[in-house]
Amino acid sequence: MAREIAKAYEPQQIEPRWADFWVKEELFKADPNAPGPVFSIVIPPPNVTGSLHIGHMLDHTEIDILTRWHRMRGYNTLYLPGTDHASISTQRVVVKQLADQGINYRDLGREEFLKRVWKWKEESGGIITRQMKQIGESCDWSREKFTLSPELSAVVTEVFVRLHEEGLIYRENRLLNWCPVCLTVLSDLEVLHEERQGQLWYIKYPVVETRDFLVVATTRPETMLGDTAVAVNPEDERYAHLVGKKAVLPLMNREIPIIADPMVDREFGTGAVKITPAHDPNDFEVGRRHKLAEIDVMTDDGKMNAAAGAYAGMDRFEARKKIVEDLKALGLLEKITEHTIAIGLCERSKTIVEPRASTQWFCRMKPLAEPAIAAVERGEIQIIPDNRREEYFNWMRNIRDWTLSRQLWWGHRIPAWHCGNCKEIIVAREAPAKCTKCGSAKLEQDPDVLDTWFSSGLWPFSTLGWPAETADFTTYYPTSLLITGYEILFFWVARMIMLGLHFTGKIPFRTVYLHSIVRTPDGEKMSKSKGTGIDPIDVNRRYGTDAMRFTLAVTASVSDVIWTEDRIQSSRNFANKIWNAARFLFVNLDKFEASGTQLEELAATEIRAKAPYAYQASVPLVDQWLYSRLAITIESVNEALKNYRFHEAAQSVYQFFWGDFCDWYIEWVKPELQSADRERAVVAWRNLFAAFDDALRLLHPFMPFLTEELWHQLPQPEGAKSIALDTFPKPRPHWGEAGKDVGMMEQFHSLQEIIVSLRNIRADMKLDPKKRVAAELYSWDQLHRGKIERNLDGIVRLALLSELKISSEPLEQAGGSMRSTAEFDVRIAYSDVVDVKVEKTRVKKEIEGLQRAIASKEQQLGNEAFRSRAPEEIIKGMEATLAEQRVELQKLQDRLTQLG
RNA sequence: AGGCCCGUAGCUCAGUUGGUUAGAGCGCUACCUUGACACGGUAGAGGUCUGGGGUUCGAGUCCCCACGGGCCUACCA
Repeated sequence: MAREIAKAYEPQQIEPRWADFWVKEELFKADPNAPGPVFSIVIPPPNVTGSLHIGHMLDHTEIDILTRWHRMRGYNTLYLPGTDHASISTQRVVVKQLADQGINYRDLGREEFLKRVWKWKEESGGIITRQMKQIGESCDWSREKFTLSPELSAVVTEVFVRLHEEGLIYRENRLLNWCPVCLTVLSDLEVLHEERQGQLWYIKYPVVETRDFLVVATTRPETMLGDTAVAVNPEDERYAHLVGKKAVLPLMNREIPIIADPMVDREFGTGAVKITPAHDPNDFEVGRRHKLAEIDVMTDDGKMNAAAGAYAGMDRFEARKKIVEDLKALGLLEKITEHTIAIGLCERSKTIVEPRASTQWFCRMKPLAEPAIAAVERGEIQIIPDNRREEYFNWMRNIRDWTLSRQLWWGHRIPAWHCGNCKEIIVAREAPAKCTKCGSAKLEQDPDVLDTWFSSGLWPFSTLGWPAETADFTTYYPTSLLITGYEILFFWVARMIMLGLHFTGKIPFRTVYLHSIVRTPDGEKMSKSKGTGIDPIDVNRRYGTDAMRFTLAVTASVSDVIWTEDRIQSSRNFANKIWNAARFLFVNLDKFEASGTQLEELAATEIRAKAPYAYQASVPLVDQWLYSRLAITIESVNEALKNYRFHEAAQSVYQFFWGDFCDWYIEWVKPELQSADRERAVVAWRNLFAAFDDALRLLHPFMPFLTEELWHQLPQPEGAKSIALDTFPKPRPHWGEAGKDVGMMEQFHSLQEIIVSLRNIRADMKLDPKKRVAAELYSWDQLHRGKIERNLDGIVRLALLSELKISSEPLEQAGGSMRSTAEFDVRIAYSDVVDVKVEKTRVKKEIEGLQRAIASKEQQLGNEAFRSRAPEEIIKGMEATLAEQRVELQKLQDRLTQLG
């Protein structure tokens, strides 16, 4: 048997590259002909999470855990790889880089620009790119697979054309959010809202042919250059006489009408509003109602344009300053007040968005949303956790039309052609040869591309060969589960549901599991652009991939978590602990075999299946206990994974492995393994190996590399390929009779209590930790005494005693130090008597605690209402505990009196 | 402005339908270079579960209010 493992001591080093965990071919390949259900899991396109290292990793971590678990239970899992299409942030970076070199990207031409984008992606060291590089030749996910392939592009076009034919896609001129850095319009979802402290400027507009002024309040003085009216509320008597007259727009000296419109709030500011249709959504509406001119005073990149007169060429915020100064100089600035304003920020560039009028493509959402709402209402699609359902409904019921077009070059171009002659717009699957209306050949494709999320939204079916009824499509659609972060519920999940239902008539997936996200120590979302993310590759290098994954699993509960290195250190320690436990097994097995008996039969599967083994007709108590704990752990891990409670699953494996297996079981069976009684030793080995093997399997989804490595080092049956392809421990009827396990657990637990009590005394007495001492134990229960007798060796060893005298008579109170439970008293007599004061304090404190517990129980049990209404098992349990606690209390009080 | 979530030990977080003295990791204290493991062991200290009401036999858990924090949605100059 290979014992290499005993030499090395670096669990991190056996772990392969981080990227490996999601390209394990064997794991992720699904076979449609395989027996058992197929779980397919849709992976978010990398563009979705590429900027969120941790969110991205949580997706993959959880998917991988479930995949391994499913696989080990005999189910198949299909893993749909992501595709990187057109992200706005990438383009923004390249646009800016070019601008820094004095190049306007539009001068480069589309093709050249896209080359630069790819070049940057390759060089930038983005996580996806780095993974691709690391995977290299070991994976066929070449770059082409990460771009929108011709097949996928065809689907996107098909969907767009169909929606257009159904009248769900239209083109309109509207006021929309424009990002002056990304140089494109943004959908509502791509705009972040933030409250900031701003100011309200009160500006005096002279009324023509009078000496009056009309004072308007504004938060954005620079837009006044585009004013085309001043509006007041029609019912506002203060201004009624001015309606119909004209005002002079200061700085521009343009005469603009004073109009009445109900939009104006009489209470706000002065009750008079400047109307800038080209730069404000409300004003835009007013402008349309009153047929006002729309004067755009800015350029694409947020500077003032020729329409801004003297301010042309200035940055919008510089212009604001200058305008305020100029107004002040003219005496037209009445006052300035503080005012909190809600501003919109571009999600990617974080610049303040500019509302601007432009003609864009839109998709009508109401008709798409209704069936999608119904599907979730009916429970056909389950959203986990529950509260996210409400958010989904909330958003879907108030859904607004989706702005589809983007003024970018990287992405899927809109399949629409503009006739240069008659201005007709033709939406078609292929470029038309001539205009369908006038026959002109002067056709040009729409320069815009589609929102990234449009093609992402088609993911569940576009990747499976739709619209053809392919085998993939019929097998894997709908898919069973989608895992992703909650932050893209609207961006992506909701749209997949809507588009999936609309085009296939079926839901795209049955369950959506939304996980939390990991934040920085300041509580910020980790972000590549802000540089606040952690580098997973670096962290993995330092602590190991398994430690990282275990940490994420333990962390992945409902609420967001702040990243601290504590946790990953603790996971690393755990990995190390297991490594050392394995080392213990191998080193000792070598010793054992060196002394004669060979244990090759440990490799046989049935040896493990039959565990635990009996010695002299009965399974040793410690094994009964350990295997009961194992059974319980198996059950809870399976249950937790079934319910996506990753942290609970990870937590119970941790507890079992460290707290039960290492701390107690290994310690307890140590001498048995080297017992002169060969039968006893063989039984111990079999039980130990079988339990360790099961524990490794339980842990495998959370620490795949370490467990895989150790599993191969364990004696395995001929032809065993991988722990990941072997079986996962199934919940089983606990090996004893029903209900019996609890008794066993309690029995062993009381032995543990004896040991802990004795150690306790030793620590309090400050005994030399290496010195063996004699102790006495009293128990009134003969069965209990018998059990202790049978397990005397273990107790004596673990409590470091020279002997333990078991008595059926109560112990004398004199001398030494004593601990008690209801079941037993235990005492170490020692010449250096305990510090009486310290001992009294301890006993008093314990008495107080007990008294509190007893009082609360007595009160409850004495309450007739409680007795009649509480379930019987609660009452019975409480009574039993109360009886025990009373005995304990009595003992403690005696002890206190004894101490004087 | 509306909606959702959170407030539990010094720190980061668990706590499944309400049920017997509220848990973990890290940190802290004391002791231990014990042949699996100092990335370890043993034993400890540390919480009136943000505050106030209410429902209940019983509340960290359910309801209401307040305070504090976060997130999402929203065209008020």
